[in-house]
Amino acid sequence: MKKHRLGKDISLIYRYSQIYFDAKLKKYNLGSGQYIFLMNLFLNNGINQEQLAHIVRINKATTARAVANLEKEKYVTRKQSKRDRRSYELHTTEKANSIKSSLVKIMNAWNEILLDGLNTEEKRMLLKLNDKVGSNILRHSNKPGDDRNMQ
Amino acid sequence: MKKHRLGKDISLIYRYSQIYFDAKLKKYNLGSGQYIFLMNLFLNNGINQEQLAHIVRINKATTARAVANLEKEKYVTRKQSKRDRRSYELHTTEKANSIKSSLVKIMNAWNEILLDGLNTEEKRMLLKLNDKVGSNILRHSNKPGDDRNMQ
DNA sequence: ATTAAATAGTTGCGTATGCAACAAATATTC
DNA sequence: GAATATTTGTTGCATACGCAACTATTTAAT
Repeated sequence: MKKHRLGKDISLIYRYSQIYFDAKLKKYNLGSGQYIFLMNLFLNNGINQEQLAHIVRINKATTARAVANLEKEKYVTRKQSKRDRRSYELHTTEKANSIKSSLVKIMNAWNEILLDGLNTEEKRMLLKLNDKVGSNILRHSNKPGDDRNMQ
Repeated sequence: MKKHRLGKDISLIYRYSQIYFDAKLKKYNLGSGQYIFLMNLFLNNGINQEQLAHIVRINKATTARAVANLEKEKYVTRKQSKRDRRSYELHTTEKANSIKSSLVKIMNAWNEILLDGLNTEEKRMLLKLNDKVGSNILRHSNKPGDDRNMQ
């Protein structure tokens, strides 16, 4: 078995996904670095940065910068939490909501490219196996319990 | 089907792979950004940068910088090609060769983490399906014919 | 109640990556 | 052979991402 192959495919898929989203989101003044955060906020409105970072499994610093960008572009508002003054509740704006369906279309188009030629069972296996790899990594990294069903 | 899931798993696997390799390669003054180039040079000694960039499907600018780093650390030599004076033949040094087996061990250890709990068929499917996704992307990007059997 | 430890978010710094522009060299066209 | 087009590698610029250090706030321990 060619051990490079998996890492190389993963790297390629990741990098080209970034390229694709950068190109498609440019018109909205968004980049690949903000997309995953915004998409998750649509599904989890009102959560704080810490929670958001946890959901997408991305570093807090990166999350803070992405959210700052989203706020700057007026896709997200941050409201200091009454329960904990360190924390901000994040909400998508009307502006964000107005482009949501376009963003979903962009994502779906990319997924169609990724999954072209795979039957239902193969798609299921692809997700399942990559998910297993992801879980393996998190377990190895001693990350908290898996709340990956949150979205 | 949760459309985010694939992108999120891919992103996670990629990022944590980078983190892992950065940590493990630090002692050799190498980073995750050089690893894939060096590993491929072990397998394809004497090729030029253009070819190397093509094999790993990474941008020429990035390739140039990675190779420059490898040269700086004396893992690689660059010899101007006699056939084409723009081009440089890349060779791994004795220094590189002396750490090759350690690098292979690092990579194998990571692969064991990634593939933990998967049986032979699942491993085969994981590779095959991710490879299919990679091919889909390249086809969509109008990249040249698939010489992915080169390594 | 006071002190110590942990947490939410921010910022500095560094690395990796892509695009675009460019120079030098080579290949193609006329 | 001259002009034009393409190729190989480099560099500037920008973005995304992680680690570490930090501040302010909250929680836990005493």
